[in-house]
Amino acid sequence: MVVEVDIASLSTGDSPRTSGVDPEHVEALAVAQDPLPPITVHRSTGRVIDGLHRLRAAEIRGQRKITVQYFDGDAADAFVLAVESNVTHGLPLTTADRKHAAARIIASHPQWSDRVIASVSGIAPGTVAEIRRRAQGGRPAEESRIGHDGRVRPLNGNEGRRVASQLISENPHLSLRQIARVAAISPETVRDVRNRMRRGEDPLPRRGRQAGHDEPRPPRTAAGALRPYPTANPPRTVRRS
DNA sequence: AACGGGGAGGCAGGCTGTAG
DNA sequence: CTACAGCCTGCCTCCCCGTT
Repeated sequence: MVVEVDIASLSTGDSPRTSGVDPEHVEALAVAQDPLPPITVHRSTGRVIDGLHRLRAAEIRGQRKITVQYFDGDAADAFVLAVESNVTHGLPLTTADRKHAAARIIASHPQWSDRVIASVSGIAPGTVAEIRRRAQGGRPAEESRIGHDGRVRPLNGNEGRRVASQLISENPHLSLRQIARVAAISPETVRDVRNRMRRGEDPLPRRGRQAGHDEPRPPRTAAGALRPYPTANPPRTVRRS
């Protein structure tokens, strides 16, 4: 719902745009004849989330009121909305602003996946991962992340795999789902554990076994494909359609 | 330096077949 | 019809390479 409010009642702090407003952009908006689209304001604080340039343009035009769309939510979510709005339209944020914003979102929403934060802040997922690594400074990460689909995915399922492999050894006739429930992992993960055991492999994946202290990956061929490992460890069939 | 693209491997939850 | 089983789908992180 759009309402008209007094410009004097609004505050403008905590913008993701660290360099402030662009005077040329404000001027361009001010001289345009079109009515300014509504700005977005955090209801509980009166802080402008999206529309600083429009607000300044309205002031130059001599307006005392401006049309506003209110946002209900906490300050952290308001900042996320501010970043998202400034990335998707209007005057784009600088790369530095985007990275700064991503760091703040990592701090306020640590459970969000790199891709979710990347899509909000307008930088690459790899850059988000790098910012997260630096921010954590060696501290252990949270145990799981929430993705675009809203699903929670663990970062390290080793403990569940260990439990599953033990159960499979002791009770080979248990179903995947029975084991999955006890080990608190998905049936698909249990199946992978079982398949690895049937092939005589370690039930823990290579990445998980090393827990971040990776042995070097095999070098890629000129075509970009991974060379197979010298020992029998065939790549898992990736189902894609 | 930053990013896009692509491959590999891993995961949760939905889907579908089947037995009782 | 219901419960259970395994398979499928789509998303994840990590990594590397080429491009901008």
